[in-house]
Amino acid sequence: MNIYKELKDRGFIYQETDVENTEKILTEEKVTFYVGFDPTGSSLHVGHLLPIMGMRLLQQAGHTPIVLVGGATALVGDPSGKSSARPILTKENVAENAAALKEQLSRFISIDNAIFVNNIDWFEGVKYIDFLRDIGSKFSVNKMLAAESVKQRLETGISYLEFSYSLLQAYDFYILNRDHNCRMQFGGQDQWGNIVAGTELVRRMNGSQSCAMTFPLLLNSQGEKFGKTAGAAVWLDPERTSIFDYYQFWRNCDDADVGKLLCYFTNLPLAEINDLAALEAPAINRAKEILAYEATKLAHGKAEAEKAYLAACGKFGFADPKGDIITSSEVASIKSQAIEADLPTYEIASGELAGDGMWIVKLFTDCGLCKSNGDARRLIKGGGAYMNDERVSNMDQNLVEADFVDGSITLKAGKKNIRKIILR
RNA sequence: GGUGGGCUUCCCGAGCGGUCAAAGGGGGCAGACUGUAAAUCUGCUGCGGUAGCUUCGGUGGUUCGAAUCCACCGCCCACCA
Repeated sequence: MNIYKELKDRGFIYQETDVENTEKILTEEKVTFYVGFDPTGSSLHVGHLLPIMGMRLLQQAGHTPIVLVGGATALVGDPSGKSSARPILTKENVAENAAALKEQLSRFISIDNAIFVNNIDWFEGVKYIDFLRDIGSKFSVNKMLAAESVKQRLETGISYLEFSYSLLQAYDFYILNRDHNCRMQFGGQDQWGNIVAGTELVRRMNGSQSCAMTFPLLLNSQGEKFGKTAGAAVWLDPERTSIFDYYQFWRNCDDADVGKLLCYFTNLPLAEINDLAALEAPAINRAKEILAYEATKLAHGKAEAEKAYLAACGKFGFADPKGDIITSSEVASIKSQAIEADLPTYEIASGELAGDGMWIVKLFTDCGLCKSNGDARRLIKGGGAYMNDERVSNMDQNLVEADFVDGSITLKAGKKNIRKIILR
């Protein structure tokens, strides 16, 4: 397999620093490469997934990934992106987040064949004057000002702190090149300026050639940033985004995006993806099922993916019950038999029903289906609230124990947001 | 440091001292239609078991009454130094 071609055909390559040699290096040698992650949260979300899938492909092709956790750079904040300042993280925070990151990454890449580093380890000992002399002297402000990410911020303003960010990221690459013979860097397309600064610094400091590539910024066909639903991120942590909802996120993608998403987020061969993406009318839904199943399997494992698939199909129907559509996905071997399982649940104690019972509006809020009582009330008024698949019309109603047939109730906000309320 | 401009609800942005929980747009949510899609149309979009309550960078003040006026502070932008 030609890994370079694979990456290219699947759409992973946005820009590359060394168009002539990258393919040669990737196909003829085994290299060590790195991708940086900001440890700003305790969980990754699907917005992080594209570089992870890229790493995965590279690792499977025999290259060695370095996962760099930006414990130091997170304290500075990359200017490319948001204008608001990032919250300052404590060292403990970063350590926790880094551990969580590693855990989640382990589902996508083999951590035994990967190197984990935290740039706080080398930045901590750096002396400012030394840094200025050794590293700062290698940078031309003229050039930095010309960088696209800086240019944009020049209009609205950029602090020196943020302006320096590319030096820090470049320094990372230099260290990794020196200590781990890391020769490639990958990152999001917004990282281009920082990444180029890195390859240049490596050349000047270590006298060695390095190269880099950026991944495209994922937008859905609407031109919106990918990875959010209901304005909130879709997390890999099942505590934050239930596996069912994770599955549903993929399942509900836009028709126009299925092919692209299959390329990025599944291992299915390209030829098959092209066929799936070309499916017409309702059959395209099978492609979405396959996407959702495969993506969920990667993030949460086969058993959970199967459960989510069957639970979702149980609710909404199977797109291809007879199995007419050919796929190499394991989903094909799952019997089209709906199971009532793995809906996101919420438990309440029977004590909460004491007295007058529990106000239905409050229950909608408590279980997370609505943001506030007002939100829940509006939902009911608008006819979007369901209890056991019947529209809730009376927002004053109180639920008592007798309402819990078999100890549970199913609430829905709209057709798709389900929560099973279990009485205990 | 000086001068000028700005800081409004998730975002952009309008806001005469009362009729402002605050126009309009975007986004989001829900309903109808569908294919658990898109497009379209409709409703909703601060909190509150609806009496009220808390918002317009912050703090004080003027006033019966302030997002709107004044003072100070903070932050951002532009030009000058």
